[in-house]
Amino acid sequence: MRRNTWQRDAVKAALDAQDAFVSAQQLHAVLRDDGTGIGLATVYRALADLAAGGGADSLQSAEGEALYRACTPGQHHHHLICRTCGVTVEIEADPVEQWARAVAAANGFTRPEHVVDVFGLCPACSKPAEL
Amino acid sequence: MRRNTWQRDAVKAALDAQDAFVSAQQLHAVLRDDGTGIGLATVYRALADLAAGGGADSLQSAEGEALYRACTPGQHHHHLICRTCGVTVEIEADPVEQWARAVAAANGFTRPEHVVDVFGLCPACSKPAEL
DNA sequence: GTGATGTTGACAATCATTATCAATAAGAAG
DNA sequence: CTTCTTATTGATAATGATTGTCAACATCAC
Repeated sequence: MRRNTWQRDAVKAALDAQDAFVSAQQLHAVLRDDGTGIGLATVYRALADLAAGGGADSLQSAEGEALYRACTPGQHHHHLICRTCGVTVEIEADPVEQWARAVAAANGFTRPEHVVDVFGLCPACSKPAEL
Repeated sequence: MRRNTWQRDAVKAALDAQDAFVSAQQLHAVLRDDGTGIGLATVYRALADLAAGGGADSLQSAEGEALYRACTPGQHHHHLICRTCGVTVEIEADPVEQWARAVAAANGFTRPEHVVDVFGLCPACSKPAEL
């Protein structure tokens, strides 16, 4: 039986408050700063549960760290992510879905899934580069 | 000045002999089995150099392990990867390149890059699932 | 051949993540 | 409300991939 704890709610709330992909460690630091005495292991567990339940998306940073972000559940989507500040926009990719299925089928692959993420510099982070 | 060593050549050759993404640890084990006394750190360094120089592609497995595969240099491409055996096919994705640029631009993002990989079951690995 | 220095490899160090396990608290039952 | 069962927590140890360290070594220009 799954029990509801304030820890799980706190992790969910902290994740919802972010508009960027964040690591478990970062989220733990935020929660600690908020005065909660939540444990690091608990944050990891809550994030894993959220990701498994579809309440969060996860990806691996270039450094191999796992990053999480709250996502709109039940809807397949991808992400446009700022390389500098991490701010993330959910994007639709219908053409890519079809392309992925077609390419898989053309090579005899079944049960296709795909990882599609676009990285760039968001409008705010693009400006300094112009100076 | 970059020096040529048999270790670097051995890593390159061992990677070329694979048709799937492999981890540094796996490649090190293969090289050891071949009788070479190559060190693990050296395999990591050689793979990092190859990836940086465009001679290999890398991706993170679901378990967070870094995987490498020899790739055709100088040509932008993506991968169709078997979830079960890891066998990998290089694929072209021109429609996706254009879509990625368009989506980035539509959201004000500059300098877009993208991660596009398709996972599935290769023809050989698909058969057992039919039983 | 010789010397300067890039490279190697054994091992220690790092760091994110997971396992352990006694203490705690959620929720069902009375 | 009280009690009991057991899911959950959290401090800490353990894990495991990857990177840093540094003396010994090998490559290549000369």
